Amino acid sequence: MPELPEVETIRRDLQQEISGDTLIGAEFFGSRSAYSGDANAFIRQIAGSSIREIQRRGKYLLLALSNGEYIVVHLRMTGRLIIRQSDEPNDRLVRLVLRLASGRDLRLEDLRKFATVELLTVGGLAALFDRLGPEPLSSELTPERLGEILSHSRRGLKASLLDQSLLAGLGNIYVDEALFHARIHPDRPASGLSTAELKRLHQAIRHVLQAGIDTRGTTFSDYRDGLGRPGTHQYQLQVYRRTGEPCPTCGEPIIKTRVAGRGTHVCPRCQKL
DNA sequence: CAATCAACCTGGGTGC
DNA sequence: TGCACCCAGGTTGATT
Repeated sequence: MPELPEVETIRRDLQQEISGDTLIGAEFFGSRSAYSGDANAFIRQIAGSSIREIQRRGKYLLLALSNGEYIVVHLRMTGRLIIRQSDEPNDRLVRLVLRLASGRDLRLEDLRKFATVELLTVGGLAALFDRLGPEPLSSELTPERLGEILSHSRRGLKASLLDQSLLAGLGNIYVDEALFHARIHPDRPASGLSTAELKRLHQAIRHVLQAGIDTRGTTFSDYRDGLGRPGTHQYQLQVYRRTGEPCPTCGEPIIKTRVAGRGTHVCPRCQKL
């Protein structure tokens, strides 16, 4: 579900609402814990700490705690992180509740139970970050850097762009959108792009991610922001889930294929192989 | 290496 | 209405 724009939207909501708040307790629910370690140890570790700041790296959300540790959440496909009043009854999808001193909860809800929670020290965080490529919206990512990254990959372009160790934050929706904007076919070899194509791709990636953030993310079914509200970017998508509809540029029907094992949307006229 | 696929889960949609 | 099957925003690990 959530890709960089959705995670960033949640981050901003949480930063606004609960930074400075204090964690007074936690409770796990349901089968298959979101936390792989000892749940009681987790709860003991975090209780009493305040939330200094909410950060994001790629698709990971980080709650930086006053005790120096980090609660690291990955929402995977259907995870949500939503602030609710403590007296609100729990949704059946709730897997973890973090209780706040302000009388609110931060609840992890997740239909498919893929979402993960970790508790890391700065060292653990550094190790996690090391496994991720650069942030697409940072000044680190230039067309040259993008070309450098892709030049070492012998895979297809879409598969490479989805690889979080090469670039952190893109998922299936925004990759399809970026490739459409850049007018490049997802099956092109990652290493074969011209300078002009790299420039277009760089600009397209940043454009679609920023547009996703500006419209508070894409909601098809599960995604919600930090306050439980759907995003609106689904109304602005050009090709994703628009199979058979006319290409906004040339009118040719959008086709759906399978690339890198994922459903992939392409304008066959604008995006040549 | 890279491509493919199954697995982790649940629910929605489709076709018979 | 029921059932079988495919699909879904992600990632990882096994297999070919």
